[in-house]
Amino acid sequence: MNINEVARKAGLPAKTIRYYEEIGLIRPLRGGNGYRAFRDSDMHKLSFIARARGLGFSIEECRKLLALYDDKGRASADVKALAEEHLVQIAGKIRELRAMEATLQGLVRACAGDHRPDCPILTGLADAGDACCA
Amino acid sequence: MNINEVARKAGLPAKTIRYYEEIGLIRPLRGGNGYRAFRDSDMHKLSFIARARGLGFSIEECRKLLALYDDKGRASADVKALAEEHLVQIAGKIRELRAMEATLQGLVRACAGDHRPDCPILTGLADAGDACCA
DNA sequence: CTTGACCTTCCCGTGACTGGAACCCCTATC
DNA sequence: GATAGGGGTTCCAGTCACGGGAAGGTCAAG
Repeated sequence: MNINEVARKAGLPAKTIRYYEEIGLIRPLRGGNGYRAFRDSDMHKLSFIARARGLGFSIEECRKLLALYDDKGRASADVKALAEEHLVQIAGKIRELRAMEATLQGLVRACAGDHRPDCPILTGLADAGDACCA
Repeated sequence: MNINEVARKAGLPAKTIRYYEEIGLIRPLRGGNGYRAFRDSDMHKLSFIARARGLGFSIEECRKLLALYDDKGRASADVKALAEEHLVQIAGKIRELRAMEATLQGLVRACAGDHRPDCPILTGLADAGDACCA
């Protein structure tokens, strides 16, 4: 398979696939013309990576997951530990975003939103009011 | 005021303040020795930026907010529109993260997490199972 | 033989900084 | 006067995960 076919099937841009090869996530073969020749196993790895990225795993986490995927003697506990650590990260980001959202909603509610210049949003940002930062 | 004093008061690293000057967010004066000389107004702007960044506004959004802050004839509606647009972005990110979290929690729950190699997390990532991506 | 689609590498740009090197300035002490 | 230290300055490179685009090789069809 050539790169664009793989890209379509995996749902990734060709550029991204070249990048993944460059950083050693995948190692496709090469044809005599210099074109990358993707095997089914490369395809599967790319789909795997695409889904892991879709769940928010970083490239380095994907690398670890791929290593476990390839290691037939792995312990599922190791995979679960990685996933649970990532869940903690996700939960932390959600908490941060919800705090931002709450603060900003408070400011927006207080703002008339008309033609006048008085704006509680700006004064809230300027004065370090009690309604501030996460 | 010199840069480190301002940095301490605004709760920003000195490096960040130099960066903000470089991109034109602030324009502190210069003393005869080449040192930056921050006025109170620079201080206020930096605190303003720090809080806006803490609420997740991008640098370019901060630039717009600062312009409105400086414009005594602004309409609060303009500020409110910016804030509401940002709230939409935040809500979108929260939704994405919650979807990731839900999917990953489902996989983690299904995983025994013992010494055996069988792992629903890995097969879930590999097989594009029905329990997948946001 | 040419056209056009595909492939290749290479290099620069993104956002918002962070780290480090190399160097100037100011004060205090010996 | 020399020196030590704790400021400050600039510039360069790196981060993360790619994306854009140029310059050029390859392939199948007409």
